[in-house]
Amino acid sequence: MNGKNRTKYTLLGMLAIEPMSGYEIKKAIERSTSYFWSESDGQIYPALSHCVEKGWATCHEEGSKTSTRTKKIYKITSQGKEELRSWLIKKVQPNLLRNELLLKLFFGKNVKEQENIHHVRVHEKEIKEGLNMFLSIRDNLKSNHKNSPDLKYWLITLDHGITMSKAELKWCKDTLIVLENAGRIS
Amino acid sequence: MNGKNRTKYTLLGMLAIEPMSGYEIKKAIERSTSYFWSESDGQIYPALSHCVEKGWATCHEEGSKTSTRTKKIYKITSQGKEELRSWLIKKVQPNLLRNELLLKLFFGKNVKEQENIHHVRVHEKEIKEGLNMFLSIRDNLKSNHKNSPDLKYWLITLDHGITMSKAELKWCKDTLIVLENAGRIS
DNA sequence: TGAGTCATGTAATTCGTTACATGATTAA
DNA sequence: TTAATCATGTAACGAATTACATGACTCA
Repeated sequence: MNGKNRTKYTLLGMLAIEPMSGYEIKKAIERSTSYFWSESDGQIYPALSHCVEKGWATCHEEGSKTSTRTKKIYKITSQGKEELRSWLIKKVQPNLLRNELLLKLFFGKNVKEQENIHHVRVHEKEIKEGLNMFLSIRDNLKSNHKNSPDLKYWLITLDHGITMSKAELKWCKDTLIVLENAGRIS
Repeated sequence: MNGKNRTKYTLLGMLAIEPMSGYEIKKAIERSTSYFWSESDGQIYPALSHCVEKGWATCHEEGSKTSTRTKKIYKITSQGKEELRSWLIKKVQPNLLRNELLLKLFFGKNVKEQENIHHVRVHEKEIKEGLNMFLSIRDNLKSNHKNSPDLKYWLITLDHGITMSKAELKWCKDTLIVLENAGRIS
């Protein structure tokens, strides 16, 4: 509770878009923020209960039309919105960066150059795929959420992914040149 | 022990540069990899003991010239090098990305635009400072480790930081334009 | 009929951070 | 003499992942 556990804010932020069930939040996170933020499965349901206890959200059970199967729809309250807002304006906490690719390359002298090159190539491929995905999501967003007050902010975060992916590809290209030419020059 | 805890590999990698004490490794991590990888204080000493138990490193106590104060110098063994190598050639595990700035901006419609702009400006300033630091480290490295077999790899990871920082600055600039012009256009 | 997904939750374990604890050395 | 840094370690807590557990619904 010391400003670290941000699961609840993620949930409140999602519920500020529209009322949702835990499962729907999970899916929404996967679709939208997973590029820069994810929550693990085991955290969402307990955190939702916690939000209800605190009065930040209400929950009403919705019986599916056809069966006994229920679905709990959570809705943010005004206190919940206030709680979310108070977090949003707080100083941004630095992210813990852990980039395993860079760590392995940092120790690159211990293996054959081919291994390092391989890692970079795989990475390059993954980033390219990611970039294509971002670009198609971008088109999608612009047509499907034309009038949403969220659109502007979603595009900003998406553009972050696009800008960073392009830079990452540039770095891959430069790095491959360095690694592949090793031994030839000098 | 399921491929996740990478502290030991970080330590072995550092010891593959040269024999060091726990404290020196800590300092070395701060100086060199902290941009993309850090280890928390409480992990280093137990992990070092673990490496000795496994036969990946040896440890000899070095009494300081003047006093009773001891310093434990760890040295990587050939088994340790093998262990390191076997990890280095393994598939790179995807990083968990957690970018709190983007998460807050994603939920940006819930606060006054001024708050979002502020977060981006602070971020921009931090990145600028980081970039300057990278550039000066780069000069430093090139002159102080001219003949080190590690130099090439260290420059690669440093250039990652430089490329990404520049891209980050570009995104900040673009984002500020979007946020600052809101309401004026359309 | 079997795979995939919808749907909610708990438990165990591992991981990571922070704080604590101690004490010597060095430089201002 | 006091603050900073060198130096090694432990304990407690908090966070995160993974696996477990259950079961209905849907479509091929």
